[in-house]
Amino acid sequence: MPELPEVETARRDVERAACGHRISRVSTVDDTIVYEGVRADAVAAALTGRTLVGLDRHGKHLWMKLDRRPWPMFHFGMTGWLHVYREEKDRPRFWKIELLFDHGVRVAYRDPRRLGRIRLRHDPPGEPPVSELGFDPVLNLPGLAFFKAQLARRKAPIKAVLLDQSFSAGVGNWIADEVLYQARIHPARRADTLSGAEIARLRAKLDCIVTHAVKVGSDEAHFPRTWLFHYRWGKTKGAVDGRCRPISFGQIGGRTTAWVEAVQARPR
DNA sequence: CTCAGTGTTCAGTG
DNA sequence: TCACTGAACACTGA
Repeated sequence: MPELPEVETARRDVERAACGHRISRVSTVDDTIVYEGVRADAVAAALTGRTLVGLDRHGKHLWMKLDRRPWPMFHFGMTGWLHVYREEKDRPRFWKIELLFDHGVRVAYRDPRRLGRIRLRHDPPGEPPVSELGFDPVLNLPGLAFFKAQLARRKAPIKAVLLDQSFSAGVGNWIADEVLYQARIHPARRADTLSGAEIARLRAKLDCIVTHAVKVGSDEAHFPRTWLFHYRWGKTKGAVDGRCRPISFGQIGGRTTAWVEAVQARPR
């Protein structure tokens, strides 16, 4: 479930587990889809013997800072993840790369569906794909004036704009729906028709939702019961939110979208 | 067996 | 050229 909070949680977990340690061995699985623009053995060669200095993130992109460049970058797609463990027998199915650190910790990237990517970059924030991203709502949430100016130029449904990584990097399907639900804005509303008050609510809810999700380490059990998140999965017929109001499902911005008519007024 | 899916890209349209 | 839409991608699991 890799949207911004999940990627940030993975970043912190790996940082805590392996920061300051040397990569003594790298194992890889050949995969010409997941490794983009680089072969698996070239990644292994670049990482072997290096020391992990830290990890940075922008949107859903995560990269390791090493004592020598280039650095490895990870995007999780729909099903990618970084696993931390100590025993070789715990290596996950569908793994693509495993780093063995000098203190015995292992970090593996796994991706069953292979929509994720492993890349090598000399300057991750200065080169695509990261250089093409919009703001990261946790790292640098812009002020209200920026939101107003940007949304006034967009004719697409607000849901589609929130999913656009060149606008808000890291926002994915559930966060977009959650923000619109809490801001009481219908997902099909054209972005350029939102009022100043609606945009202010949108920005505030985006801030509060990603901040909270990151704070609790993306642990869904610690998401407030008032969040739509808990009730939206499975498109169950008769699904209702935390106050028993029916949930609608549809396709907006090319993605399954959940909203509550009683809360989010339809576009006129 | 069929289909949906927490993401991104690219071809096609207006 | 730009903004936007929808299909495609690859695979698992319901």
